Amino acid sequence: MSPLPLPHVSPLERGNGIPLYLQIQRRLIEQIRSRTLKSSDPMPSVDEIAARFGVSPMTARQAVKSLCDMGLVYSRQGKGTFVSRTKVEKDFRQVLSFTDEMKMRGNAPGSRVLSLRRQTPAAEVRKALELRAGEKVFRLHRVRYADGREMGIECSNLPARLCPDLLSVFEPGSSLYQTLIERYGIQLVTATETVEVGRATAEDARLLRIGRNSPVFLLTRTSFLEDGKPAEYVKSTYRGDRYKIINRLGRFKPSIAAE
Amino acid sequence: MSPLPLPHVSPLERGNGIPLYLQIQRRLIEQIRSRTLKSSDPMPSVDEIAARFGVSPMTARQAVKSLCDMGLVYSRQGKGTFVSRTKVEKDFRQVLSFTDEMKMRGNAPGSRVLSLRRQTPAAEVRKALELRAGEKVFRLHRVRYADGREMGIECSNLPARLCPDLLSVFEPGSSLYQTLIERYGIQLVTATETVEVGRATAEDARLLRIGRNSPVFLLTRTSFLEDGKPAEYVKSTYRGDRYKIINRLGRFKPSIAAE
DNA sequence: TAGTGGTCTAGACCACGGC
DNA sequence: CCGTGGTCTAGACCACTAC
Repeated sequence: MSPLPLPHVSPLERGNGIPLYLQIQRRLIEQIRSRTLKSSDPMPSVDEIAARFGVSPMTARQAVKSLCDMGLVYSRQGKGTFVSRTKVEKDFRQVLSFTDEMKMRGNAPGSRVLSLRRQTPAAEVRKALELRAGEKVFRLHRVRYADGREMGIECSNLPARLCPDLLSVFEPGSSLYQTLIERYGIQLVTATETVEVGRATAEDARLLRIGRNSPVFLLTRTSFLEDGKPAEYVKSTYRGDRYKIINRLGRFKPSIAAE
Repeated sequence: MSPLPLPHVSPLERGNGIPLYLQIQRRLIEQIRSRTLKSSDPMPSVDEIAARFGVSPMTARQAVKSLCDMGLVYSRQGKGTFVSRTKVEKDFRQVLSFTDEMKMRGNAPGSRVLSLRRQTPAAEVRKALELRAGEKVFRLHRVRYADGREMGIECSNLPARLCPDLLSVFEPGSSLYQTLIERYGIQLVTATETVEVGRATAEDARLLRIGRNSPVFLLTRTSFLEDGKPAEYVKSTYRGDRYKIINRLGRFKPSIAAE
């Protein structure tokens, strides 16, 4: 029965298009970022949030739930919700272009286009992209740079049907993913990537300025649209001495695990 | 105004402990699995689900939302919800022990313990596990096998405080993660893993029966508990010719991406 | 205009944990 | 016991899409 100390919060903006639960979410994130709420601190309870912001409990819950899904906090029935001691680092690994990945790491991305062609796909590509017989692909072959230094070789394949005039639209040196989303509304939301190690071929060695047989990363990636259909198939070779992969694992949903 | 054809569904069980939205979720998953609902098919609308199962719209929505989070379906405002063309493959990469990972891939896991000791951690380990000065760790050094063939070398470090009597409890050859969860209730829910390539040292080569300087995977993993505190630090070396990493990327929440 | 998903309300009951 | 999170109700309004 405290005499309503209700921390004076500026009221939410209603009807401005931003859902209330997102506004609350942002405020709570801000409190965690600024360490007003520190690691292991209890979050305000759902009811308290509801009262403080003047929303229904369900709405307050939605905000807390969203933070939970992000891994910023965790809830214990009967006890409360607490701030996870999360690194400031980024969350999960997303489907990023080389361009975006380098930017995130703080390096200046670059690329040199070796070739960009519309052509009949190899069997491996046709299978991965589930193309009909006779269907064409665009094949973009590039050397990738970070801060001006050779990082790897990428060979991307895209169904021609998805981006019919890519040849005239794509500007060499720009981000492929950027072009896809801006010009065609194509968003790659999911990908499967296999990582292997190998030795540089003579051509790899020449393009990447490394010794023949140097250890390299061999990446094969298939990217998918929201409906699960494949839209990109990439084979890459990266310098083993300059490239590093950082994976974030875990946080599984027990929901489906039962079966 | 159809004359209520309401597909006769067996009613949900109320008050049996299983939440209604999970029961609905399971039924819908079953329809997708059995291909009663095929890829790209529209899901029944939220209102229809609510009516059919006799629950409130919010509850029906919760079921659909959970399928959305899993990536089994996707929603488009104004259009509807549709079944994703998901591979039958597993979902996200979890924090798995070598043992579980090999089982999932269909191989028989094995291990040979080189050493298991309680000791003072090296600086690198102490830092990763955020140990106080003088705090001890258990260090478990193993060669890992799949179907009897050498796959890699693993060196796990655990804060001694978390599993005080590990030396007497752990059975060589069994799964470390299994032991942690069964004996101590320690569940590793998150991990950060860096993947590099390197060349086998003389010792690596001897233990893994490969040539010196053969290309190998170098993995460094820190695993975390639900509250975000580190609980395991592993350095591994895997044979480049036998090991392969499969990552599943993507499905990002646009919520936080704004900032 | 009708149907869809997205958000929101103002309550309710339950399960669980700590006191 | 009370406070917590987890679930649930029976509606509502809005934004968007398709017709």
